Amino acid sequence: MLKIGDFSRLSRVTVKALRYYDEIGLLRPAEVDLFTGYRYYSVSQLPRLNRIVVLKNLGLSLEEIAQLLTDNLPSDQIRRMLRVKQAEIQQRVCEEQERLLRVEELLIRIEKEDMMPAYEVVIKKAHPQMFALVRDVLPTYGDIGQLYGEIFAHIGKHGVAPMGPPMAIYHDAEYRERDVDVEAAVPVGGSEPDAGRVSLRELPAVEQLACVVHVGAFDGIDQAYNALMTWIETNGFNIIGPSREVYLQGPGPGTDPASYVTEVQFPVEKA
Amino acid sequence: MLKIGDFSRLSRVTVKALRYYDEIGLLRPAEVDLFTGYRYYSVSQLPRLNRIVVLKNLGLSLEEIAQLLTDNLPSDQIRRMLRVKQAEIQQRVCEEQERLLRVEELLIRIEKEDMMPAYEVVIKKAHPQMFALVRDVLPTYGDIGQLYGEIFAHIGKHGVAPMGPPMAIYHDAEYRERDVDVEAAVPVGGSEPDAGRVSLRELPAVEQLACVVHVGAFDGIDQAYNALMTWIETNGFNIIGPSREVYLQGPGPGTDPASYVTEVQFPVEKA
DNA sequence: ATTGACTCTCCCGTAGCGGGAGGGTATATA
DNA sequence: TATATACCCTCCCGCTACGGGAGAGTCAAT
Repeated sequence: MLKIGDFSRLSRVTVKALRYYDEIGLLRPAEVDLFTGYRYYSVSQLPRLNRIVVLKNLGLSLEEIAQLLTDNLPSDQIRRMLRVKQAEIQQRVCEEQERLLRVEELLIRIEKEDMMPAYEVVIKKAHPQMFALVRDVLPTYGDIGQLYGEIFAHIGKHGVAPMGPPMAIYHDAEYRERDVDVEAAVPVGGSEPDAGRVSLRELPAVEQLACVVHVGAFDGIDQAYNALMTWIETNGFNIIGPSREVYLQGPGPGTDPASYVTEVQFPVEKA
Repeated sequence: MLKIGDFSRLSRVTVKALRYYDEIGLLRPAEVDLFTGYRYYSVSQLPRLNRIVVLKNLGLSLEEIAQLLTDNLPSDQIRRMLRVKQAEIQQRVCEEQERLLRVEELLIRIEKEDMMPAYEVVIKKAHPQMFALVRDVLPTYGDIGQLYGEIFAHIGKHGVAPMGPPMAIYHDAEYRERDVDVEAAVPVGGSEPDAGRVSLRELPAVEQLACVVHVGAFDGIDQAYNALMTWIETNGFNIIGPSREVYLQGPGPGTDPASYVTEVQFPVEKA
């Protein structure tokens, strides 16, 4: 019979761990002194402990190990558990490699800009949502305000409040300075009728929206577009729909253009 | 100003996480109502939160993220941190792939034997240790007991107790039935003189010892050798010294051969 | 005024121990 | 036989990054 320290030296497992294995029932000492509480182990418990150590190094949790070490566990069940574990590890390897690529990409961006990149790209999902919309071809970007004027007048007439920040959808495939095909959209509850140029439609869900948030006046927003499109390209995505801008903090009474907050979104899919 | 729920929906970060980030000082709300404790966030805090999310997905801890997001952190320090992280991830990828190989190997062994393997191989390190030794070529394995008799008689005469279980070193390069070149060894403190056939030597440290534990009589120990040598081969190690047997529970008064516990060891190195 | 949807703070739990406090024990030596 | 010291015991807290839930307070609309 060995005291816990001896067994620890013999097995290269810490005393703390041995006590913990005792506590969770994974490896009970061969004998415990009822009065002193001293744990006494037998050398014949070494094989079990070695198995525990080996399985732990394979990445199994102590609970899984306890299951695996159940007496007379049929070998096909053991195989099943190990194959599940194998898949898990494979999964983790893939994730870590993915991460590695992203870290490398970030490092390259930092090298180029010599600072933390100003824009972080986030992939989101858009749920289906009712919108009040007006689409038109406008001479300049600045004229979009009029469209929102129409929409707010319309839904205000019906005593309905918007359910979120206004959005714009840019239907031009390329960037243009003039004659912009744009659709102004305001999320609503869904009970108002169409009227005039204001239509009511549910925009479908979008599985993957690549988004960046731009803080500041609109004349700096091309940097956000640049960053977003560069990211989409270097990360192997394709743009599959018109871009959107969500005016989280837009023009209004007493708001300074420097405090505008706009989210730029592109529907994408993995190439 | 957004309430925490709104900010949560906007950012796709759970309320719990936002509160936690507040608690650890990673992302403080723009405003907190002193009386109600309500947190109010500004949309302009989105970029910071997005950065947090992105860096978290890269595998950084929240503490590391907090450091990275310190204002005006010089870009070379950022680069350094990221490179360290890169190395960590690389390390983890290697470990996981290693694990994957070992799981596969274990699965193969289970397929072959249709059960959990009886022997687990553990790599240990041996520290330098004084031994009392007798080496001889014996007609059969059974005769080794005499050598221990000599050793115990010698050290007993000097009133010294062994410091651990007895060991045998097998100097034959191959297995042989007769005329075995074996060295019996008993660990001692180091203050006894040589005498007759009993020599006193410090055995040097061994960096890597591949070990299996065999429970039962000695006539089943060849299975332990088989398992160990197979493992050494399939795991890309080479044997670089004579094998040892440590008699953790050996012959003695009132011990049944079925309860013998022997550890078989081979000094190895990675091929 | 009420309702319902939010929000707050606390507390517990997670996996696998490590560190340490406070107190009892085995064992060899003087 | 007394003591020194090396061990051993049982709590309890800490770690990460929150999730779950209790119990109580708040906001906004009807």
